[in-house]
Amino acid sequence: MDFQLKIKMNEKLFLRNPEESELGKNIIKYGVTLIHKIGFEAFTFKKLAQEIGTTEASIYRYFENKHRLLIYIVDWYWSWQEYRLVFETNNIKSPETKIKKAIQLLASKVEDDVATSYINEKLVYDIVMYEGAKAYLTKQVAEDNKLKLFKPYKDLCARIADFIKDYNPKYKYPRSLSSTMIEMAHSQKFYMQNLPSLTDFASSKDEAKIISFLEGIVFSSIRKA
Amino acid sequence: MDFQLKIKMNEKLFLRNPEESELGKNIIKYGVTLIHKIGFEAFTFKKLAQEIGTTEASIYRYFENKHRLLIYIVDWYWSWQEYRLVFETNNIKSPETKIKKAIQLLASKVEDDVATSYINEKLVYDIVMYEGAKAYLTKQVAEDNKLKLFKPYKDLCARIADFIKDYNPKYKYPRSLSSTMIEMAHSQKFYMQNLPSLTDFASSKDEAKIISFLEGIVFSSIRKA
DNA sequence: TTATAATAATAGTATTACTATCAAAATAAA
DNA sequence: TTTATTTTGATAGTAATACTATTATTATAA
Repeated sequence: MDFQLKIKMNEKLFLRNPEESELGKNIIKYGVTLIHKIGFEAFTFKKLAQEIGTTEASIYRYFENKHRLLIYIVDWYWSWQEYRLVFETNNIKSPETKIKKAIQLLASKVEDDVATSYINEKLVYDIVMYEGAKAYLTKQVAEDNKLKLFKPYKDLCARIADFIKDYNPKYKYPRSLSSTMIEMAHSQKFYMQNLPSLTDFASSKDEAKIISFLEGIVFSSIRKA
Repeated sequence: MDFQLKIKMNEKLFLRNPEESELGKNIIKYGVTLIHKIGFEAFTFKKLAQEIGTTEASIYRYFENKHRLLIYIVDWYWSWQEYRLVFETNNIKSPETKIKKAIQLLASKVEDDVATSYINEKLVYDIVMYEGAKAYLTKQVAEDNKLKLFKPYKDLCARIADFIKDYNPKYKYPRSLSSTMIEMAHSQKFYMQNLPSLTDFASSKDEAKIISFLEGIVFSSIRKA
C-alpha cells in the first residue's frame, strides 16, 4: 500500500500550478528550505532561482510575488493539519478526545511525514511559527480574504470549534477559543525558543507542558458549570 | 495641574534620541501616521522624509532602519500600557479586579490620551495590532532580545503574571497565560475586523464580548478547584 | 513532424535601503 | 559677539529588490 496525500490548493494562489512541473515543485521545495534558512524578509526570488538553478523570470511565471508563495506554504500547512486531524479523530466519539488530539497535533514536534514527497513538514512547521502571521498581517488582508486565501486556516478553526460545540453547546465563544488555541500552540512555542520569559516553559523538552497549558485553558473554559 | 507622561526608551533603539529635537519628534509622529496609513511593508524612510519635509539621510541619523523605528513605536506602546495599568491598579487590593482592569485596558478602544503630545495612541494601538508581531518575528530576534529591545512587552507580561500568581499561587502557567491574554486582546480584535469567522464577534460593537471571552479564559483557568 | 507550450538567457526599469560629502543653518561656548 | 560645534539640508551615489519584456532554445503533445 502506498498512499500519497495531495492537497488541492486555491487557484488564486498561483499563476501556474507548481504541482504540475518539476520546476514548480522545486519552487515549493527550495522555497521552503530557503525561507526557513534566511527568513521571509531576506528571501527573494532571485536567491531562490540561484538555489534551484533557474531564473527569476521563471519563478515569476508561477507566483506573482513572494507573499503569494508564503500564503501557498502556510495554506498547505493548515490543510495538512486539518487532514491529519480528520484522520486522527475518525471514529472517535468523545469530543474531549478530539480536542485533545487537536492540541497534540498542533503543539507536538512534527515528524518528517512521508505522505508528501517534496515538502518538508518539519521546516514548514517552523515557517508557520516564524512567518505565518505575516500572511494576513498586511494592508491587503481584505482583498486576500476575498480571494479565499485564508480558507484553510478558517476551515481548521471551524472544525475545532465544532468539537468545542459538541463538548459544550452552551459555550459562547467556540471559534475564538479555537483560534486562540491554534495561535497559541505556535506562538507559545516561538516564545519558548526565543523569548522564554513570556512563558513558563524552559527548554524544548517542555513540549508536554505546552500541551498541558493549552488543555487547561480550553477545558477549564468549556467545562459545564 | 498639568502632567506629561515621559517614557524612557531603550538607548539601543536609536542612533540619536528622537525626543530631543523637533525633527526627532516629527519622525515618531509622522512615522506613526504613515505606517498606520500605508502599512509597514510599504513604509519607507524616503516617503516619511517627504511627509515631514526633510531628507532620507536626516532620518537615518536617528534610526538605523525602519525595523528599529517599528520596535520603538511598539515598545512605547507596551510601556504606555504598563504605565496605565500601574496607575489604574494603584491602591487596589483584589487581584481579580487588577486582572480585569488589565484585560479592559488591553482590549478596549483607546481614547486619544492627552498625556503625550506628539504620539497618537489610537493609531499606535492599530499599529501594534497590525504590525506588532513583526517586531519579534524575525531572524534577528535573538540579537534584538540581547539588546533588551523586547523588555517593555516582557515587563507588562510579568506584571500581569504577578497578578495571576496573587490570585492563585498554585496556578502553573502564569506567564504563558499572561502572554496569551495580551496577544489575544489584540489579535481577536484584528480577526473581528478582518477575518471575523475566526471569532464569535461581529462588529466593533462587540468589544464587550472580547472582554468577556478573555475574562472567561483567564478566570476559568486560574480558579481554585 | 510540426505546432505549442515551457524554460533559459538576457536586458532593462523603478524603487528600496542604505552611505558619503559638503554646505547652510541653528545652537552653545568663549 | 564672535567663534566653535552640532544639526540639518541638499545632492549624489551604490547595491539590491521587485518586478516586466523579449527572444532563443528546449521539451512535450498533436
